[in-house]
This record gives sequence, structure tokens and C-alpha cells, in this order.
Amino acid sequence: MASEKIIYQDKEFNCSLAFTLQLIGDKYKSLILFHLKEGPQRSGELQKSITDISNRMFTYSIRALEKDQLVKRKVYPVTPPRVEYELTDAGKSLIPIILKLDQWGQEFARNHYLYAPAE
Amino acid sequence: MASEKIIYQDKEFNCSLAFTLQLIGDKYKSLILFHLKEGPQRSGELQKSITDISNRMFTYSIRALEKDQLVKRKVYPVTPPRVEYELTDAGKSLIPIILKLDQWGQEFARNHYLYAPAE
DNA sequence: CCGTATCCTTAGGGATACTG
DNA sequence: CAGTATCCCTAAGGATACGG
Repeated sequence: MASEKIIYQDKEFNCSLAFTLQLIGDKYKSLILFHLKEGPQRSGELQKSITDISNRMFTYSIRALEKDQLVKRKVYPVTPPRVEYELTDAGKSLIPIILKLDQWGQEFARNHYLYAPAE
Repeated sequence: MASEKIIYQDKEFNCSLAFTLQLIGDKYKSLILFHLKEGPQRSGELQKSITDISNRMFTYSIRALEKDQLVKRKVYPVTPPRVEYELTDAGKSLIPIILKLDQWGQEFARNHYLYAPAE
């Protein structure tokens, strides 16, 4: 049994699911992890791959993921600067679950006819 | 390939993961589904099982889940009223994934020593 | 190219009180 | 018991501009 409480950033979680959601349950973090699944990506490329994310939220989210050690940041000291992000082992361990969420959404959308008709 | 767009409630999603997150990626919805995994629950019991949810957010979330056909609502015409919620098939299909997220959180917390010491 | 800072708007969410 | 309605506040998030 793991019914003890999790303490993280001055918050208490009596359910580990609630804790997981705190880490990746927002609008962008799991999308970022998802787009890193093939390997390291340049910062700009990564940001572009996530449509409709503002610069501000991209930085905010990737910083949080970095602090939680789900992604690693690599800086190449060149001009102009080159920055790459890649998944840590902990980050990688989330990918199979995120893939399932993606697949689930696909099926749900198909079953409910939510796909826009192809042009 | 399923690279077409998903349209849902006047929003476009070019990634089915983003769509999934729209459905259950907030603070409470997946928690509610999670607590329904054993079977139907009375409204009050369900709400109590989710610590720290306000009445307002409980109603709001369960209505959304109902509209998305992830939970079913059963009303017994008695006084005082008795209302039960249970998972639909679509809702049930999410449980294995949610369980994995829960387990992932447990492990992560253990690896990072985030559990409060037992008393 | 990469990131920070600032300003501003909206949406998420708590507390309380009230009805069938 | 189950649910709405109201009020209010905080945090999520967009847009823009600027600096190393």
C-alpha cells in the first residue's frame, strides 16, 4: 500500500494520480514530452512543432519539465546560440502512457465522428 | 495516418493528444473517473472520495464528463433524491491508462523521496 | 537564435447561500 | 441529498517588446 501522502512544492497529494497531474496535467507539458519522443530537438524546432503555443508558455513549461527532471537541456556555446532538449529516463518512461492517451483520443474522435472531412 | 484535424466544440485540434487533454486533462476529471473504477457510486460518496473538491467544481466536472459520454447519470425518483454515477464503456476504456498514470506518479515520488514519513 | 520581462485578458476554481 | 447561483479571487495564458 502506498497510501501515504506525497509532498511536493508545499502541496500535499493524497493520491498519486493527482500528483502526476500536477506534473504533466496541464495544457502543454505532455505535448512537449510527446514531441520529444523521437530524440533531442532544437529549441526552435520543438516550439514550432507545437502549434499554437506562445513563446511565454513554451519557456514556462519547458523550465518546469526541466526542474522536475523530465527533460534535459543542452547548451552549445556558439553564436547564434544552439539549445537542445531531450527526454531524461523519467521523461521517457512517460512516453508509452502518453502514446496511449493519444491513441485513445484518436479512437474516441473516430467513434464520435469528430474528424474534419478531408479536402 | 490520422493527421486530419479534430473539431470539437468549435475548437480545432491537430493532435489527438491535445484533444484527449481537452476532455480529461484538467485537475479533477480523471480523478473522478478514477474513483468510479470499482462501479457505480452515489453522488455524495463520490464527491467525498475526492478530497478538496468544491461543490461547484464537482458539479461542473461531472456534467462535462456526462456530456462527453464518459459517465452515465442515474436518478432514482425518491425523496430525498438519490443519484448515482457510473462509467460508460468509453469511460471504462480510459481506466487502464489512468491507472498507469497513477502508478507512474507513485514511482516517481518514491524515486525522488517525496513521500511524507509515516507517523 | 534563445530567452526574459511586462502588460493584460480570460478561465479555473473556492466559498457561501439557497431551492426542490 | 443533490444541485444552482452568485460573488470573488487567483493563476493560466496570449501579445508584444526587448536583450545577450
